[in-house]
Amino acid sequence: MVRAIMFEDSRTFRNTISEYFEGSDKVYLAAAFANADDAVAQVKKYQPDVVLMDIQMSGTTGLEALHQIKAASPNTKIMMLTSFDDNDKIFTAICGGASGYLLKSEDVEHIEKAIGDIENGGANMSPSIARKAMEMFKQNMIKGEPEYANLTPRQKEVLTCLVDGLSYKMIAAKLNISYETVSDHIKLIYKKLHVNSASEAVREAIVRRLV
Amino acid sequence: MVRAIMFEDSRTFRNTISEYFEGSDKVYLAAAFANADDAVAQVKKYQPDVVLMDIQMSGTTGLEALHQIKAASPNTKIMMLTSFDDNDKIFTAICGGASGYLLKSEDVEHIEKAIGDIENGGANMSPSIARKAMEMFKQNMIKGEPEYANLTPRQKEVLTCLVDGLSYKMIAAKLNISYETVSDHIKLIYKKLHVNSASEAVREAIVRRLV
DNA sequence: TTTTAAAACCCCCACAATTGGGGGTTTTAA
DNA sequence: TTAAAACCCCCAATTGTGGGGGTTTTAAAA
Repeated sequence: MVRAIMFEDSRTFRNTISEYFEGSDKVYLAAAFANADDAVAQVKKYQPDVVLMDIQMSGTTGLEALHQIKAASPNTKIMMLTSFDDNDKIFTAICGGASGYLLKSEDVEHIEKAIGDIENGGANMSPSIARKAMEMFKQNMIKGEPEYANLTPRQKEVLTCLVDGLSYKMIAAKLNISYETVSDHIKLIYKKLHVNSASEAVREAIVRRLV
Repeated sequence: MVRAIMFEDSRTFRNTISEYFEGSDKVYLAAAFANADDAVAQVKKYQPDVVLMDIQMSGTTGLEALHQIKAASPNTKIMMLTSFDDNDKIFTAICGGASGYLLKSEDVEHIEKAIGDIENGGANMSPSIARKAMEMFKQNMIKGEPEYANLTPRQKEVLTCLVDGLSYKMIAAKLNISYETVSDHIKLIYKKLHVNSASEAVREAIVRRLV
């Protein structure tokens, strides 16, 4: 019998799961909460084998709670639940030590089985999530060419400096050019990236992997 | 009805699968081979939706065949089968484009379901294999730990706005607070993130996954 | 209960930095 | 010849940064 608690802000989903596990001889759902604000305290109190954690919640998000719980009691297994298969969150959850990652649209029977698998040292992912994870895995292993959105070499240099948080003055000093030239480069960078502030340029540089 | 062919050198396993799929209305097993030496030719001949591929075979190995088939017909889905959950081979298979990775010890029903999931765009891994994959994923991905820099909810909101390239004025308007309050929040954010410009805050927010 | 701390809010000031215009030259490559 | 990159300079207006000074609410600690 696996002992579980759940953090999930949808009452409907919470009820569905609770009712199903009432009649389960595999999983005992000790408690269910609508938010994860006291997640660590609840884990201490109920000492579950497995925590079911919704990713998207008001207040403390599931990912934050994941980290808090893992920090406080590293051996507690955590199964993430989500409505969508969002790349970034899967990545973060896996790296944060989640033991599984299920879509809420899964059959309740499957969720029950997945909880059992976690206790047996396995990890369970919904197929569509496993697919995403594999794609990311591949992508990150094979470092793709960082397309330099037709920025000139000098513009790339300057953009890199911006990402490093340097001011115009510091960039000028570093590249041995005048402040005005730095300003010129940045004007052109903004035009090419369709932005009009350093913050946005930095964001584009990072998410489009220009640096 | 999913059309499949199988490469598997264990006669026992081949028979088990063949017989089960005889009575299946989901999977039609068009052919089964004891080795993968002519894998590409067989795939061309039978035009399967899914290939079941044993990893360890005499002659051409499953991993070699995987690469050959993927090169010749990239859209053919391939489900790897193995007796053990070997780290290196899982890694190689995933990077080689396998769509799933199952232990032979799985129930035949589960294998049947997994084949269906592949066709629906999902990927299926046995739990213990998924666990291994996740561990590797973590090990290889750890560049910057997503430290959650104890930002308050409001600070997170403001930081998100910064990442979106909004000015203090625009943030104030969006959150219905005064310019000065925005300024205050940002001052505190800078302190917590140990930065002193919006650009750096945006970079930290993205690379540390605070937003 | 009182104290303390932290979050969230508001205001002012001064200096520095950025943004977005304008005007140029030189070099290099198509 | 033309275009683009890289360089230089000036100016005005806006925006950001880093201090200062506060209040209120809430929740935890003494």
